[in-house]
Amino acid sequence: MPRRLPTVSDVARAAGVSRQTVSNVLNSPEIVREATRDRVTAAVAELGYRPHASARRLRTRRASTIAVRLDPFAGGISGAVLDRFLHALTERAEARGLTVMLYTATDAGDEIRQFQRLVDGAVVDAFVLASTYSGDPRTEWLIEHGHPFVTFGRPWGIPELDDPQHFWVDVDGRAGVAEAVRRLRASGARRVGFLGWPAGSGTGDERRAGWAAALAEAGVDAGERALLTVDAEESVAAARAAAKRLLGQASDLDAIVAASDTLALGALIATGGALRVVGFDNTPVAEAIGFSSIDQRVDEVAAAALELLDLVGRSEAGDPRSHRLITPDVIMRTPGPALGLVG
Amino acid sequence: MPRRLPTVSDVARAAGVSRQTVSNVLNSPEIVREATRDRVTAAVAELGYRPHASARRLRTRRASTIAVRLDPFAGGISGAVLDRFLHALTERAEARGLTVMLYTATDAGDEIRQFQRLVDGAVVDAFVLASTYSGDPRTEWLIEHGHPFVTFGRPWGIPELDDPQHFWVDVDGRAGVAEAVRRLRASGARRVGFLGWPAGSGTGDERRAGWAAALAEAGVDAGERALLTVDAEESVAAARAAAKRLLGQASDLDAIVAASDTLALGALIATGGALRVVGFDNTPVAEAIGFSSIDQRVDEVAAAALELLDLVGRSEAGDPRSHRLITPDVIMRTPGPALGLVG
DNA sequence: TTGTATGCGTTATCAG
DNA sequence: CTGATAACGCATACAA
Repeated sequence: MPRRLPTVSDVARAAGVSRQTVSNVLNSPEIVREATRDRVTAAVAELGYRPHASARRLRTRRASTIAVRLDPFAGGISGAVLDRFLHALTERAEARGLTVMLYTATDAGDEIRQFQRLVDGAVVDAFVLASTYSGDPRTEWLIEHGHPFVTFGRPWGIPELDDPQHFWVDVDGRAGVAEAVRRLRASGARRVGFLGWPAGSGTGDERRAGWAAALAEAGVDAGERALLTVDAEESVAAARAAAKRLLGQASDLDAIVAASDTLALGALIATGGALRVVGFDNTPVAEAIGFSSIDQRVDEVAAAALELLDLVGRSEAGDPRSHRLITPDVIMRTPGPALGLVG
Repeated sequence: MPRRLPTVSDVARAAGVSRQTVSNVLNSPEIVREATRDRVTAAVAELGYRPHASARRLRTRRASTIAVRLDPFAGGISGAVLDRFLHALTERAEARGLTVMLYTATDAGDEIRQFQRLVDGAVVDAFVLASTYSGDPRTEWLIEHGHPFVTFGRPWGIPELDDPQHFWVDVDGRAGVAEAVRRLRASGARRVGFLGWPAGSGTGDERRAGWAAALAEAGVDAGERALLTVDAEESVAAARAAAKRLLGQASDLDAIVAASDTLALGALIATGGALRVVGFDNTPVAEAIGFSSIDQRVDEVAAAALELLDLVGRSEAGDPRSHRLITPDVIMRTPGPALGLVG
């Protein structure tokens, strides 16, 4: 039976104070005398009082809700990343008294219509976008209309990157891959190849750059590096074929770092498990099969996103606080000899 | 600049009617004369008016929001199912003017505390639970307190299964697996094994029962069947080992149906791709590697869940409408010969 | 420090 | 069919 819920008035009556005092105890406890405060908190506990979210929102004009778009396909093997991010975000949002709600959209135009609906209905007061691209109409619209947002992922266009209005948090793929290469070398792998996406995706280019930097550090020159890397689209089959090519042009390979777990799986199959392979995203597949991978640390990303949301609007031009780069974790695994794959 | 949002009063003024008439046009258009209605809708369009969600909620005492718990680990290979379900649910909820919000919980007790918080704060008016078990304290609490909910997954205890207060929708794993076996046999596979979870999980037992039924149909007796099935915990390594055992005790196997894609992957590795393997859940991994799998049709599940939510409270004892069984889809794939795996 | 009065935007009630 | 009035629960400016 949904009994009538207690309100501030009920609490006030029970504690023998005014409504206002109750409100104060709840919102600015420091300004009320301790004895009174205790009486009120006791009454709150006894009655099981909870602030009515809608009433508060109506009054404060804040929804305390952030919206996240759920992708049509959480697809591909790496879809799980967004999932984990969402979980982390929800958890940390709760801790801050925020609610996470979901929406879907078929394309950017549709998504902007959703923004409209959600802000006009005062359902939401901030957005978290899971990815952006140069000239993204969504971020332009949000900035133009003054609605707070954070993106998980850098805006890869030149001008937006330092736009103090564009708050973003991203994972430093370059640093992660470089670290993975170093770890491989430290554990004896002399020649480390890279299986990446075709040039042009900011994320993919960064990851390859990390590999190149680590090799350069170790004295491998550009000419040699060129033989140690190949491209593949994001599919196991394409990765497998590409890895075969790589083995052909660099026969004495010890390990391969890949731009994703999907590519890594392809490489693993192509090499029959003879080489050490490191993927990216640390998906359940990497864990299940037991190959190494680079973890995005979505928990840190979520925390940073919420912190940035706090700063939105308060940022000055060039303020470095408007973005944040998280260093990922390299998870090394040694696949059990039990598991052999050959292609 | 977040301009001041137009309110019903603004619309009323623009249309030259009273606030109430505007409200009527919005909520019960049929009771207002056409000419007036048109004037009002025109004003609404022109001002870009949207009802203020919180105000409406405060007044109507309905949040039009359903809460879904996000699992700590979306984990394992099959975590993607919940993800797809969530997307489908969000999409269909939007179409019904509902919002989906997320919460997290560490255990059942914690989750009940979350229920409390969400309903007391009037943040939510219904819950979708992604799974239940016999004597689940969460469903008991929700029923006892009269809060609407639907579970994705049957309550496997005897008494709850037909409880008209317990609304559930589930996927008919038995039918799906039986169909997969039939399809395999139709395409020439004579002996079809089953790699399942240890007995005791309702879901797993159903899937095995489907396999057994299809074999029985085809004249394979119980004694023979006993040699054609083995158990494994939900891990690739365990599945691989179990599949090896299965190959040992039934050497002339043509195909294996598994209770999950994780198990299927293990079987695929163990058999070196020589046998046809069918998994369950049609996860990205199955798609990436190219083996057959049974799809839960989460879209139908989501639709059914929302329909059931409409009925909650209106159901009589024994009302069959309080639950719904969705028949899954068997997705047959023929792995390219390019992909070989051996264990 | 505490109490009083008022309004956030909406819908329900009821009189015209 | 339309319009005035009140109330949902909370928070704030202001007065005591």
